[in-house]
Amino acid sequence: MRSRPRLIDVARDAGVSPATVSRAVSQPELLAAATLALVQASARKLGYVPDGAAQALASGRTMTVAAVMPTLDSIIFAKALQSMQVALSAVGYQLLVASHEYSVGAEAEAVRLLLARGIDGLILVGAERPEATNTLLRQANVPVVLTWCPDGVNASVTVDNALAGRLAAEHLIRLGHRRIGMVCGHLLFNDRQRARLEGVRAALAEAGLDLPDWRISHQPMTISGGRNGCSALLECADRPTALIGGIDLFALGSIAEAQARGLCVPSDLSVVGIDDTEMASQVSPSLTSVHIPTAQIGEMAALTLLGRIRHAEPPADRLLPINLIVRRSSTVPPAADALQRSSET
Amino acid sequence: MRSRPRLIDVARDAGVSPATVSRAVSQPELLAAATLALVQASARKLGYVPDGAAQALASGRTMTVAAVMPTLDSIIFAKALQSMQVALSAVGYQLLVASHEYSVGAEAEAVRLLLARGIDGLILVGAERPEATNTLLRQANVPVVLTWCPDGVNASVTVDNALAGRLAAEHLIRLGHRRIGMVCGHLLFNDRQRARLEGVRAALAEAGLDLPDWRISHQPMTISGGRNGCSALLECADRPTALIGGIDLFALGSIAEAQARGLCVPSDLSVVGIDDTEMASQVSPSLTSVHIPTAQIGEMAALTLLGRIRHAEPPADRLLPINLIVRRSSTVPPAADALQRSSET
DNA sequence: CGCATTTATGAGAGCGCTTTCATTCATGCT
DNA sequence: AGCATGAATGAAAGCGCTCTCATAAATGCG
Repeated sequence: MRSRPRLIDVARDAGVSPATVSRAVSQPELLAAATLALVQASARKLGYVPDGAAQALASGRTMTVAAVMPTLDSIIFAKALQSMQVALSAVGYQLLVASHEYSVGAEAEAVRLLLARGIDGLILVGAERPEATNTLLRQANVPVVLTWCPDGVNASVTVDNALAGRLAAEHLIRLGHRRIGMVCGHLLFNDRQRARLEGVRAALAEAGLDLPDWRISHQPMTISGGRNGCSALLECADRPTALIGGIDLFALGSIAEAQARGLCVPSDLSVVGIDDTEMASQVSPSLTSVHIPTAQIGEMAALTLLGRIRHAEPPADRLLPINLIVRRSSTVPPAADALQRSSET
Repeated sequence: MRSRPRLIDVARDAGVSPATVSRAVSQPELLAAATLALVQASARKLGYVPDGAAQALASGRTMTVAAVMPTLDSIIFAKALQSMQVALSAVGYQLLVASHEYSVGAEAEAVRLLLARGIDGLILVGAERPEATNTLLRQANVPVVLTWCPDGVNASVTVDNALAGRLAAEHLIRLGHRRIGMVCGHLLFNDRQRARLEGVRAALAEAGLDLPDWRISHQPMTISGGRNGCSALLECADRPTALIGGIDLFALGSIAEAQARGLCVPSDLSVVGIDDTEMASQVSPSLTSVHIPTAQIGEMAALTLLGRIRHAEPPADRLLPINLIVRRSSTVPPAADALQRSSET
């Protein structure tokens, strides 16, 4: 029993040169129809499968791109990954994944390994990274597409995270809330959360409100994080009448925590999320949230990257629209608070 | 400005042979300490990064494994993927991902592409696939690890899905429920759901109960699927007093739907899930669910695969334990039903 | 009908690394 | 001291494919 047949075996069988077989595989349009059919018949007969490593070495193309995400098991990134994968596999590209758990060093290391292994393009999340990593990327001369945040150098597919925060805050302000808290992810190596927080802060400032540190709770990005954050914010004096979750998970956790404490959402506490994941519309009360087109980010990132790889398109930034989806978790502040507020003024 | 330095450049710079540089990279223990240091210095100086494609071609090892999942954006598979990735990257392996959206053909195609691209090992979900795919796998002679369901041929890291269904059902039976419905994913190319359903059916049968088709609602695997399934089951005459979700998402959707209809969970309707995802413990009421060690499946699958790749370990099956986590969403059936039930008897 | 094109195929030199085999010393043993 | 061993390195033959260049055949045109 022989090992896997190689290109030359097919060539021999079909009575053509290796070059012809190679063309049959990668540029069939160059061959006469008859020759092509002949080669394909031999290939099928022998069960020929081209060797990817050899193709990669000889052609310089690996037909593989990589995505380095903070984590793979977040609904958001998983969804983006899924749409990337679909877009890529549709044109024969493979997707390599890595995660860094919000560690700058881990990201740099992942990028290094990926570049060594050989990739045709790279998708990263966020714009914040040490200059060393950027240098590495530049030297490797590999097309890069950034997602969620632009950096002005690489191509990017983003949303305006500050606007997301702003939309959430403005909605609450418009409803009459004046004490608004925020449950927010750690800001280290997370420019998305930082931008959202700044958007909230800016909107509040414009309304003459402020967002003191003690009304911001930084939490790990899980539902429990949301619960704990809500818990912390509700326990301080002068408790907020509304909460913004830096991600839906926080908002969902906050609703759960508020309910567990016997508070009614939204009448006792309004909650607004950012992301608009599937859960948002399904929980009770349904969650008001800023819709972020996550899947579209993934797909567009993949397509943009393919454009850069295959047609050498120059870097370009695409900003996807976002919008507030008002549901049941937000309403006017409690009457007691309205009174208290007016007496304060 | 030169292009990336190659191995031979380092050899020249260090005044050694290419073979020595190669050893410095892949088998440093073979070199004299002094030589190694010399080579490493040159490599660092020149910024040498080995070419993965060339390494792969020359050595036959790609340092890459692939995972083909039904979808990447399910919490379950995303979590498994995450733990695989961590386990793999710890030993320098890269993870390639593909998804097939529960299409047999798509899986076969993904496997074909992956094998062509060159991988050292493969992780698949479930045991059900056409013989053609298995043949392909056998010919490629690549180590395979199955997850969630064993097939008796390949190595596997699994849980007893039938037992999961059984645990859920027995819990409800023990509480006194006699009309138990199930929201279940499509069974086509999904042996996990099939096994869970069979487990439920078997447990009911042993209790002298049956599970007529009209008490099973097959739904797409989303929360809305859960809502719709619940909706369908509640609308038939002789409505069930308890529902089992083939995945937590269904159970979660069922709770939402029941609540939206003004039913109280668990007093009007008990709901049990399978998977025990993070949401289960956080929703209100918290969800009784059969815990499946998803992350562990991923990690063990990766480790098992590595064992097969690096130490040529023979296929082995590992069955991970599961257990029912009782929370607030399940209780005894409504009193009215108990009466009605006894009058029926 | 002859020449300039175009189209289809072949020849062959790599792509950058690994790895066997051979070679050279240094070492241990009797 | 003399020989068998083992350790450290080098030489060189690929790994399986791609792609440029050259050639041969087919086509178009005046």
